[in-house]
Amino acid sequence: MSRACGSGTLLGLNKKRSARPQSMSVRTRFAPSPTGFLHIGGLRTALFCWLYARRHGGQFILRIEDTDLERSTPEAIRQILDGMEWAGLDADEGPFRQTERFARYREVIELLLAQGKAYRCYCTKEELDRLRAEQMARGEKPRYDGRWRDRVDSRPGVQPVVRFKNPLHGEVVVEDAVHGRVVFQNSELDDLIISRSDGTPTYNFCVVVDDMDMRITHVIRGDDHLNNTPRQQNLLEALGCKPPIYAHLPMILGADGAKLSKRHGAVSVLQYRDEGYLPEALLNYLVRLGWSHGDQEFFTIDDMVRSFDISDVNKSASAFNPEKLAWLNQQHLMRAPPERLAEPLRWQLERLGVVGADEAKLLRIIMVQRERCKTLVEMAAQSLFFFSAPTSYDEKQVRKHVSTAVVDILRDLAGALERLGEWAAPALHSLISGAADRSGLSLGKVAQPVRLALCGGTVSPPIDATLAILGREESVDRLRRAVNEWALMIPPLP
RNA sequence: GCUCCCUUCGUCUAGAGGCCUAGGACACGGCCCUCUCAAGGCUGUAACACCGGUUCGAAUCCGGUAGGGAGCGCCA
Repeated sequence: MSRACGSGTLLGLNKKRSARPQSMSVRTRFAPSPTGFLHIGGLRTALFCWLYARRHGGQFILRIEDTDLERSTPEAIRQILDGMEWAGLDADEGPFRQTERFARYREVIELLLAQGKAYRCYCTKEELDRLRAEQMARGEKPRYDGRWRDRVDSRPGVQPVVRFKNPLHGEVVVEDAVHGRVVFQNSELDDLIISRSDGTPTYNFCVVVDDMDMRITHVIRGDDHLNNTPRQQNLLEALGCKPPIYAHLPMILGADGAKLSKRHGAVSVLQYRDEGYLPEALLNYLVRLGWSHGDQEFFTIDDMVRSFDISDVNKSASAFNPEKLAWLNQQHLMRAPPERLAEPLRWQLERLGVVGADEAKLLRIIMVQRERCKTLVEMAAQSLFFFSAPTSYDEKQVRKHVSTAVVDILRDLAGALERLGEWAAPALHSLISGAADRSGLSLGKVAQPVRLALCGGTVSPPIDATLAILGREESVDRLRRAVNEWALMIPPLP
């Protein structure tokens, strides 16, 4: 079993003067616990780990921290894996599961015990609860007082836990790549439990053993872990290992500035897929939360990999802003190769009941719709009329745009369209504007009723483009059907 | 309560002592373009938490205050 671990080149401590890719191979890891779905906070952490590894040609490792047997679920694991896959954050190693490594943890615990670096504690939970309550009452920081630290006896009938002998004096210095130097006093730390009374290892311990065994060089995680870091560093030291480089990322808050919770926008990342967001747009949005690269707002995945640097990460928490996400999604829709959008659009259309749309038609729709939609859900909904004729017409708009004169124009137009030579946007445009001119009407006065006839409403891509995609037969058909219906509705002029 | 962290427009951010009359982006308003809706262009409103100090000069450095957050589990 390898004992090697990351050598601690301190990087990123000097802003704008960060280390170039170092000779040792960068290894990062994302280590979610499967007690719930993967939400944007987790995704952002995963993204930064992934980007850092990719940027430096290193490895990105996925590890499932499922030591909490009570709360971990297979569905959550599935869900996390699906989310990562959708986002395109591919792991070079893993997913590893901590439950598969219990023998290894046991081995390290025995080692620490044998070396006198850990000890058995026979306190009961009740005893510890009492201790905590007393300390709180006295206004002290609640912590274990080390009462079994130097005892060699045992207490019959009590299954002991194993605690790590944290140094009593001195300080622990965390050299954090985003926060800089953070100093903790050992006197503030207590002897943490590394093995429960049922023999299972605990989180802080497993993390350390795993990061050591997996030779993780950069631990990039949420800054809610900053307070755990000194303990982990002490543990690592007791194991004869130099600490990795730590980078603690600021939290992401809900849109209201409050902590992300189930009630405040903490939804599965897969929900963004369902709502019609592109993963690259979500990632683009997320990468700009707590990180920036000058004034650049739009990043492709490649742009991110090229530009990402831990030393540009900032320290303060940021609020999630759905409007900006929507804007970025539209930017990505507008700039992506149309082929990129075909499958996700098809999927959204299918959810609305449109089956078997052909690829070429989808691409044409994408070209005319992408700059008028924030999401693929919107694009699909606004493109339904390309697949089925309107079943009704917006009544208010009909009253506004349709008159007997207009009905006559549309009737003529239907005939002209039938005879038109080349069925393409430029020819369609001149045909319609010609018809408008001859009637002394503006283009809009003709285009709007045509739109109403084709789509049922007054919002669509440019009328020539809409006709072009709909095709001659379908267009003429819809126009005639509308003309017939409207001719009955409108009373003839006296 | 104790320890640690954070603080520039409503939001995301630029800014590493003079380039700052504080820049960009989202959102919001106005104008332009225009067959609808958009997209796009131009433009407007809007911020250095506060108080001291260092300095010829501070958003930037130092100290304090206030506010916010995290951690203090046989959770992760």
